[in-house]
Amino acid sequence: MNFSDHHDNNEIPPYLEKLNEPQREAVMHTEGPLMIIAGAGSGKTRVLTFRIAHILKQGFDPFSILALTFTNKAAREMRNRIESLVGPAAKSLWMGTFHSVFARILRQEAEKLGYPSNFTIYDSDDSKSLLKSIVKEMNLDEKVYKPGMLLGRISTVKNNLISARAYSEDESLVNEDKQANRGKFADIYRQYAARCFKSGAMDFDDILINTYILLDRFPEVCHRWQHRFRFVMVDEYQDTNRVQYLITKTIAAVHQNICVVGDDAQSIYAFRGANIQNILNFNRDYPDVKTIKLEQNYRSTRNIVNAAGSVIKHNRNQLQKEVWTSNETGEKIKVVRSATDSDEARFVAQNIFEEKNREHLPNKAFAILYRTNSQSRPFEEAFRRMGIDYRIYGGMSFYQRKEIKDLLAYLRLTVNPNDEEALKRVINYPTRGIGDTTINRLLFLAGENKASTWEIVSNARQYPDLGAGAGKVENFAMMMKSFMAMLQTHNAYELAMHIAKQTTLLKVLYEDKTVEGISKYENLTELLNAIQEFSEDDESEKEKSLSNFLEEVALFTDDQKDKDPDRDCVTLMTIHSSKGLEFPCVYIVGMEENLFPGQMSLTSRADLEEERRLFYVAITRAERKLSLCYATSRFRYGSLLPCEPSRFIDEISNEFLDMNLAGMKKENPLTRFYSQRTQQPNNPVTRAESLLKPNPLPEKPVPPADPNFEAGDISGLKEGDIVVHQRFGRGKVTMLEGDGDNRKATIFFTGLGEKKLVLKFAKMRIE
DNA sequence: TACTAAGCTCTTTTT
DNA sequence: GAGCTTAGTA
Repeated sequence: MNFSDHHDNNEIPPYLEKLNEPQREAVMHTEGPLMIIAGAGSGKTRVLTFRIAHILKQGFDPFSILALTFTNKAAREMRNRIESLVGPAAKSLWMGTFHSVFARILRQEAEKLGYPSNFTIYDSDDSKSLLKSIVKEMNLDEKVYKPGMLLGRISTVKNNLISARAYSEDESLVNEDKQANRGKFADIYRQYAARCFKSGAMDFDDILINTYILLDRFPEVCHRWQHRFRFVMVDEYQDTNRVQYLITKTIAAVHQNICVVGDDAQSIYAFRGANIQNILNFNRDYPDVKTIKLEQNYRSTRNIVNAAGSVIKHNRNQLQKEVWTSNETGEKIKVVRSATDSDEARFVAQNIFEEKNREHLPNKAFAILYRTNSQSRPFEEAFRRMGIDYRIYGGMSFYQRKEIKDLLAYLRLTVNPNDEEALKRVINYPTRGIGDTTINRLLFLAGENKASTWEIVSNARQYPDLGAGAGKVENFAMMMKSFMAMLQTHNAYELAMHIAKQTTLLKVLYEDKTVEGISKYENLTELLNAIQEFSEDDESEKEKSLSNFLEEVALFTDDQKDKDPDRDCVTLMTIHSSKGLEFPCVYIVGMEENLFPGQMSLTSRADLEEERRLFYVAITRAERKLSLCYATSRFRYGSLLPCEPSRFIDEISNEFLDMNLAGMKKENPLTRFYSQRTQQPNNPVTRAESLLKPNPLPEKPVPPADPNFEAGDISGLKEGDIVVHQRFGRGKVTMLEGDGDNRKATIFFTGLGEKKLVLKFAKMRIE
């Protein structure tokens, strides 16, 4: 090892002069455990990248540094920034998401655990589909054992390192399941684990737990990795779960050079097992830990920083810290009310258009953040109409599309014939006369003979039970075998192209001239191009096998295979995926009770606190301008539902908001805005609405609320009633269905131009 | 076995 | 509203 560059600790190297005191301290503290509590916008990524560069400058080998992140986006960004600091050495760093780094390790060691080295990675769709067939095979009630719920629970259990066997032997867990009316869960879990293993497949959680098992059971392997990684760094440490915590602890056990960076106030992944205690209790594992707090925010105006602080202080469970900024005070936060979700979208598009012109800003200065992916739709429409370029992150990713998954399934099956989910997907697609009956027989035979389904398929002739189906199955098997033979002789692209043609996948879509068909054909071509790029990429040091491509795809849900990363467009994304990003102007939309905070999150205080941290994350994305938008009614469940403003708006201290609300907090928020509008014609709420021309909803005097008719209650309605709705005016009830929570009223509103609406809740009175 | 129409359920966030 | 499952028909 080369220490020639090594300098005295008291001397500050010139390249670190740009950092502030605590940042520099964090960068230079490279020996021994270190915890960096980094408030939002405090230059966390900067510290991490400089720290890695600093270690490299001291002469350490890039291979000795392990840097773990949660998202591909974060990993990519960090790699780019390090590359600009230290050059090509950045390529050799072990840096990536937990899943991608550990999958890479597992590829080398999988056989020790009984997996093939070309193991498949099951994404959650594969996992759910497998669970579904297990439930079916076990003849259980599919309403009780829903795949999503099962996978969620399996994931939680796995992340706490409880194996299927340990689970069924744990009486308290099994009893708990009985109480909760899912007594068969242990059996399903067992079956699920066995089937994954038999298919040579790991799900997302297996990648983590198998890494842990590998390190735990094979001391010589553990020893090797422990010594290899002299420096371990974990970004977003507040989001680690138990296995991730154990793995990093194990790997860092020899050198003890572990550096974790996080912000408990930004922990937003508890729903998938993140354990905030990992960061809260870090000093228990490392009593001699050095703790550094980065509290100065460089990103946002003082108003935004303080508003965020006023929100997060409602949470009880957190580390003490005081985020501050020396930036200018800046504008107050706007609160914008719209009539419907589409009005909200039109307002935002219009507002962006105006701000752009007034302040000469590019499109990419703007971001729209929402709670759920489904909220993006009205914005797409509004931006298209305004001619503003936009880009939606997340949602249905390219690799989740049906046509893409179909071809990928063929590729997966070629690489790993035991991959049962892939087999089930393609055995009769395109249709080749192998129907449900035959498939079920195949699966049954596989279970009976303790063989993989592929073994049955490839020897179909030997099973008379298959009857007439045998010939068709045999043809399919022969085709697959011909693909497998090509693995040795052809590169990934040639093979994929051959498969796409041979299976007629490409041809079927080419002949489909519907809009969807054309787009599917284009998608498939794009996938083929991506494979071609992958197999011809000289830059990458990675092995260019098909198997590697499939792994990349499985772990790269992040999408954005950006053809043009510099495109100037407005960003639309969920708050979750906005973590780590920043924008001059941010619109947080859908600020409504039951949407944000969502109804699912309101069962416990912990959930509400996580939701509040999410709001904190959203606010702190904004550099200069922040608007909080909500609608008074919104399309959901296929009908228009009235909405109330989110409690989170009320949790921001008034002094940071651009509206005169002094002394009005206790009022019903709806009444508040109606009365405000008449009194103050220039308040931001009214301004927002005046921009929306034409406003589809007629301005009408608001009838006084009937004290006998509670908001959200339509129980008193009868068919034929004439009602006056707070927003939609007069209407006639034409149909009533269901009881209790399922009660629905269909009402014709004359005020909406004879429009029919199905309402589940309504604020209105009977005339 | 394959296709179509009607019915049902689900709506959080990501590797 | 969308996506998926079931029932019914060719």
